[in-house]
Amino acid sequence: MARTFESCASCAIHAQAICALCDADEMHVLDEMKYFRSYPPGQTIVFAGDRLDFMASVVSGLATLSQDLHDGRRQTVGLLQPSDFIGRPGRPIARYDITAASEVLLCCFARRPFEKLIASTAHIGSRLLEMTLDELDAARDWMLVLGRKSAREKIASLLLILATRAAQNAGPPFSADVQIDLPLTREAMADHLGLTLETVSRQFSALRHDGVITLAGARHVTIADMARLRREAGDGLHI
Amino acid sequence: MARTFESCASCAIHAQAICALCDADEMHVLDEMKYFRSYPPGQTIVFAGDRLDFMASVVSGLATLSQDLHDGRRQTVGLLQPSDFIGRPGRPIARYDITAASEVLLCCFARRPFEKLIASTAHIGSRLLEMTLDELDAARDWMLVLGRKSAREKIASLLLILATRAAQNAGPPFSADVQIDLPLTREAMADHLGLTLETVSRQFSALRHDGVITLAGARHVTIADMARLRREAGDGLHI
DNA sequence: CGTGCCTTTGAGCCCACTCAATCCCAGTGG
DNA sequence: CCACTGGGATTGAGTGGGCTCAAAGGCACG
Repeated sequence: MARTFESCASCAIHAQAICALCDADEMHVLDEMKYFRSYPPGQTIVFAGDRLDFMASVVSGLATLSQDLHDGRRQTVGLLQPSDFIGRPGRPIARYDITAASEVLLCCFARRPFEKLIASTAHIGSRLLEMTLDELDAARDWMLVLGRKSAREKIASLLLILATRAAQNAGPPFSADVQIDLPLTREAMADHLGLTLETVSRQFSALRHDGVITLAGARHVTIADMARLRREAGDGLHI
Repeated sequence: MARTFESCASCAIHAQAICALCDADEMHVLDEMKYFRSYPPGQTIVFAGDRLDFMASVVSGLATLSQDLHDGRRQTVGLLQPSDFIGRPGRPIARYDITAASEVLLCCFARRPFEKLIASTAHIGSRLLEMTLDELDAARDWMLVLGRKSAREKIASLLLILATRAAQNAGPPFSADVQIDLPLTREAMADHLGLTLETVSRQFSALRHDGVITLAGARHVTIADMARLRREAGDGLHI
């Protein structure tokens, strides 16, 4: 990836990332201390309970945050998308597994110096608080999905979130139909939705049969009518 | 409540609250600006979408944070217990309903001046970040309960959390059996667990029948064997 | 042309839901 | 003192959505 040598000046995620509020001087400091890492799909970035000696922003790709019961049941508790932040000041031990779902590129900072920076740079500390509050809202919104929605509504909710991000990245044209390349296997989606992979597969088939989505292969989804998808998802998603 | 005139010096929640890191001068400022409010059980403190012109710490009682679908399905996304904080800097509009489950006493601060204080007082800002990170972990832990646990495990998980807090408040003696006075109706528990009230009631009966708990009336629970309860809850609760 | 992973589809079962009746208990008023 | 009321809790009977177990299909890779 040529991006490894990219400088902060041309960074695609800057506007939403931890450094969004930083001024030129602060950006310069970050530019100097950052380094990149990439992970292939399926690779674990950290295991829950392990030490995490860096903090990072997701630059590209998708990673999952997940938790396991001893008998193997697994729940994904968050999706890490570009600009999302990994790591917490004062807490070097990871609470959840972090796994690359697709090829993931991280913009990393060594823990110690970055913790000092958080303490000394108000722009970083307050952006971190802001991002954490957003994550908390997202987690709480997802609790409604997990606790109260049917399998069909769950699938539609996930598609709606992914489609919304895809449409934003595709730019304002907001063209007719939205296309998504699913970065998740049926099993990974099931783990995020609190379902089994068979149920996920069946609901995809049902949504296709009912004309809500079109499938090209298992992973490429086209949504002709976003309003319809929104209705299928039920309300409660603050997007 | 005589507590209305209490000063910060004798506050029971100080050590865990938003003001935990403050020095004497900072405490003096807070002492001057705080005021108390109380709410009877069942009363709504804020409705989602409404303006919330104060921020507050829960001093005593239990409040719920919840979200509704248009058809009436409801999910409680958080329990507010003593020392928990209400309100977010820069976000005067409430995202969730906040409802008093039992008699609730709040220690309030007017929004504007408190926002300034957060920005200017590092001790408050960093404590808020710390508390928000804890809430995020709690929310994510609860996602595992909602998405992957059986009804019986869900009930045991809730009891475990309430019992742990009760045991802490009861002090170190850590005596034989732990007693809880449930501040929630069967329906409120169902809304927190993603179940129906009938299922909650049935699982209480089953746990009593199997000797895991003893019931005195519907709301008073005794737990003889915490280890047993912990096993019933399954793992995944970082308590 | 295997091999392995992911996905789809089928058949049957079970846990939690729905609908409904009853119980309990505190409060209120005759 | 009792009757009545109403909210909460319990229990029963029956249903169904999502799970389990199982088989087969698609597709990329060596």
